Amino acid sequence: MHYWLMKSEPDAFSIDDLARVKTEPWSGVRNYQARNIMRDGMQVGDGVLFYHSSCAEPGVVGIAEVASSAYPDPTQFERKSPYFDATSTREEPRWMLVDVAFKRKLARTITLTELKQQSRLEDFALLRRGTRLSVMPVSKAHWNVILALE
DNA sequence: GCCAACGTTGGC
DNA sequence: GCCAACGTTGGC
Repeated sequence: MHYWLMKSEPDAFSIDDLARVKTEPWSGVRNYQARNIMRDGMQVGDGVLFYHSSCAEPGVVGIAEVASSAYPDPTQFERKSPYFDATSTREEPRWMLVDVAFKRKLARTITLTELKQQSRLEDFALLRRGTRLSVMPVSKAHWNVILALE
């Protein structure tokens, strides 16, 4: 069992959206490191911190879980999609995704500001300068520290 | 293989 | 909207 954090802009797809649809294919990731994490790291049942970014109150807003192993992101083949990638083929798909399933919404948002105040989260990737990955690993210790704030 | 230019992310 | 940081692209 491993733990992860996945960012989403709430204007595009929020924790409430995930609660409504229950399971969502995490399409649109076009960063090799993030792809590798989904493809090689994630396993069904892993825990996911759902994080709202680029919004009024950035922070962890809910818990989800990995609901599939990695498979090709269909949007890379859709000509009209903003995620279309003409250099990818069905024989050798470049971009992968996993399904993410809703578990629960937190009682309140654990804000980025709060996370920064935790000395025990000093080496958490989210808080390190220049880390812009939309998908990143979370250690069990960090997972526990973060959720204890709720 | 270098590196400048450009695009994207994401907090503020 | 600004800007720092980083990734990608493409000319050479």
